[in-house]
Amino acid sequence: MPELPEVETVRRGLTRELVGRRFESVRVGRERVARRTSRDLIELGLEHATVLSIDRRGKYLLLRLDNDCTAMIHLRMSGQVLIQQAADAERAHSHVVAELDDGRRFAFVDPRTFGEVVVVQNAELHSVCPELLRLGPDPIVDGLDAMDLWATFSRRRRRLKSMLLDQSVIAGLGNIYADEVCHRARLRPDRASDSLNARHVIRLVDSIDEVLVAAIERGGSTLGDGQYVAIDGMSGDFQNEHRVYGRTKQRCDSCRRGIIRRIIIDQRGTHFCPVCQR
DNA sequence: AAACAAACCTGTGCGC
DNA sequence: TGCGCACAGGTTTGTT
Repeated sequence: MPELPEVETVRRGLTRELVGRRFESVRVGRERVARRTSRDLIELGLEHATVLSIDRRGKYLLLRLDNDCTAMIHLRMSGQVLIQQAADAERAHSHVVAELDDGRRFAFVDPRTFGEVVVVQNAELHSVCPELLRLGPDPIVDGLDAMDLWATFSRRRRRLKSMLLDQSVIAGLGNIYADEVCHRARLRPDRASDSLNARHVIRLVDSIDEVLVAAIERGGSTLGDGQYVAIDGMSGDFQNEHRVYGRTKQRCDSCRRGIIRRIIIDQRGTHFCPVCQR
């Protein structure tokens, strides 16, 4: 579910509400969310730790703690991080719950339990989470270099969308934003990556920046199932700006001629306008 | 090397 | 109203 704009919205919310706060009485419910390490390591690592700052790389959240540990959180498809009032009812599927020193509650909620929480000593972060080392540049944190990206696209021959979804090429794009980016850049998602010229890739990088910045400004996309919400339970707004995602068979609002098509790329539903994307 | 398939789970929406 | 199936924002692993 959550892609870069949603995770960034969560990061900003947590930075506002959690930095300087201390975790108390941490409880890990379902062990599956602690599968990378253990229930004990999460509880021991978080308990009495104060949050110093919160970073994000792609879809990974990194909570820096004052006990030389980092908490890595990945929401995968259905994860949520919520800051609740003590009096609020505990949500179903709350797998990591902590009381905070101001009386509020931190909750990691995840019905499908694809998401996970890892708490490790800083020195062990990359051995326990080696995928962090394989992440490509984050468009917001690092910025993208169009010529580097062009080189990557030219070295190989994969479909454009497949490249955009590859977290080692660009960190943070997912199914919604990959489609929206291709549409803005007027490029078909099933185009061979090595068929793009430098101008195309510059257009693509501009589109990535525009879409992500706009989506972050709007607090991300909350789809009909309402699964993604910010830490205060608020929905995002960017779903109202989607030009292709979830608009199969509707007329393209950009060219007003094409009918949005849905195809499958890398087992993911892929939406594009056959008229304005080439 | 790239494409494809399945796996990990639960919830929801749709057609019948 | 109820049932069964398809599908969902992600990532990893294994097979063609």
